[in-house]
Amino acid sequence: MSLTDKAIAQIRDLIQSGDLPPGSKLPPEQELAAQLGLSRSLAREAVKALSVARILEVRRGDGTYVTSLQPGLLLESFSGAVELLQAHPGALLELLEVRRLLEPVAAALAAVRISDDQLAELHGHLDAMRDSRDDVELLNRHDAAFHHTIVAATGNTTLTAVLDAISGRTLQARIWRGMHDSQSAVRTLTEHEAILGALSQRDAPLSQAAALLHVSNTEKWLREHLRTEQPAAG
Amino acid sequence: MSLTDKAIAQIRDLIQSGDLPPGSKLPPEQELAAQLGLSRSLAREAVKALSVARILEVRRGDGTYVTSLQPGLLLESFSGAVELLQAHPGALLELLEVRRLLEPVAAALAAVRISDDQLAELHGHLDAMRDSRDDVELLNRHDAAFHHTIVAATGNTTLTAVLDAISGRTLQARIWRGMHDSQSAVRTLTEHEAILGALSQRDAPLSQAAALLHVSNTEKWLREHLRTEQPAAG
DNA sequence: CGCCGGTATACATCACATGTATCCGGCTCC
DNA sequence: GGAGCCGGATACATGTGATGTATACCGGCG
Repeated sequence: MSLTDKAIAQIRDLIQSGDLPPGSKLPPEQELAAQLGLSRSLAREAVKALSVARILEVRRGDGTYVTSLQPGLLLESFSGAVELLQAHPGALLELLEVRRLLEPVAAALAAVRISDDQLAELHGHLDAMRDSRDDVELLNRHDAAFHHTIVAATGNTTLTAVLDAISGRTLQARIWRGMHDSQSAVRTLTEHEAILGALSQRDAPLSQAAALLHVSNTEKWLREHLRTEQPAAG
Repeated sequence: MSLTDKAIAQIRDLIQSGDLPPGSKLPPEQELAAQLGLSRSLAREAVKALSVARILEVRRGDGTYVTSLQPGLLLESFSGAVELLQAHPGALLELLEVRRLLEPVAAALAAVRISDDQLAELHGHLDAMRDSRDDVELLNRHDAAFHHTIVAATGNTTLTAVLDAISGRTLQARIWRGMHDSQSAVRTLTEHEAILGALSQRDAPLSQAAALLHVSNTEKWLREHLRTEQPAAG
């Protein structure tokens, strides 16, 4: 174990123990290095590693601070890991399976917690998707926003961050590009309408079923598509 | 955006594009720094950040390599993030809610995929828990192994890594310590028996229900316990 | 087959130069 | 006389270069 790794562990422990609460300022590089008992370069490496993980935030010319440590922030690194996971063959289908398990139950929970404002927001995204059948990029964005809003309606920021990450912007973009030509896009729209209808009635089981149907169809589409365009699945 | 951040992004892109496949060796520090167009110190910071995220692996005196990029490896950093999340008030209950949503459906999936060997392994852990009612540490370990084996029976390594992370070693240890005195430990055992019984029959809905009951009870216990020992919840 | 040294590599430190944000005093304008 | 603006001083992170140390791999020698 290198000195830098020890330094990282020390700083992490200070945060976890409460000695460095969220938002607090770390000593200057020189002092920090002295306290950790190593050179400035190594202290810099430790700080860099922690700031990439969104645990520390460096403000040039000012100082280094502990971030808010909120789930959405810390799980950004998780999102980055998922992006790289897609390079690993098979991980893509695993990822989609996790989503197939999690998103329906999240929708069910959202059904009993969603507010009228959030329902209106979902309506807005759905309308926008109908209007923008020609613009794949815009379509993709509203689709992602639609699903994000549903999960966010659970009020669970950790759950939201996890699902956002495994939904994967890159992956979704690929799917939408592939589906654009076919009639799948139309079916997807009706699936969204079914989900929104169930949520509007605050019907948890129905919401869960509609979400499961949607994700399963997406998964099925991708599974078939991966077989045909094998070479592009890098 | 600092030069180091750019360097990190560049290396990540090289990996994601397939130019640096898993297991491949990076050029020596000097060459790497030259290729990225910066000093060796900054290249070292970039490599350090990526190796902390388990994307690169440094072998001293040998060289720097891309890891296998397997889900279990990359999601170790996710696990680390979860540990720090527990410092954030409220995140603990959010985390448990995610587990309450995910673990039952994972159990249902495991019910249709679990092998006889894995069922035998579960029996082993359950027996071990019965025998070690006095040793909290051992009890905790077999409990964790029990849940891990169930999720692993789904064959989905990504799902396994995610659930392992949110189950949280630290958190579970706290719960077991708190429950040891009370009669809750006995009830927990019977809940485990119910889950294993359902899995043995390959009954997916029953397994899901049993798992939900177990996690919900754990969540309920923690929720009540957090209220009583407010000061210690740091 | 085993030891032994050379070479390549990462590890760690130090000194120095640069860019940038914050703070504070003095000045100007109202 | 007071409020607002400007500029220098200061503190800090950013980035570079040189240097020595520790470790792993490999080939030659006994």
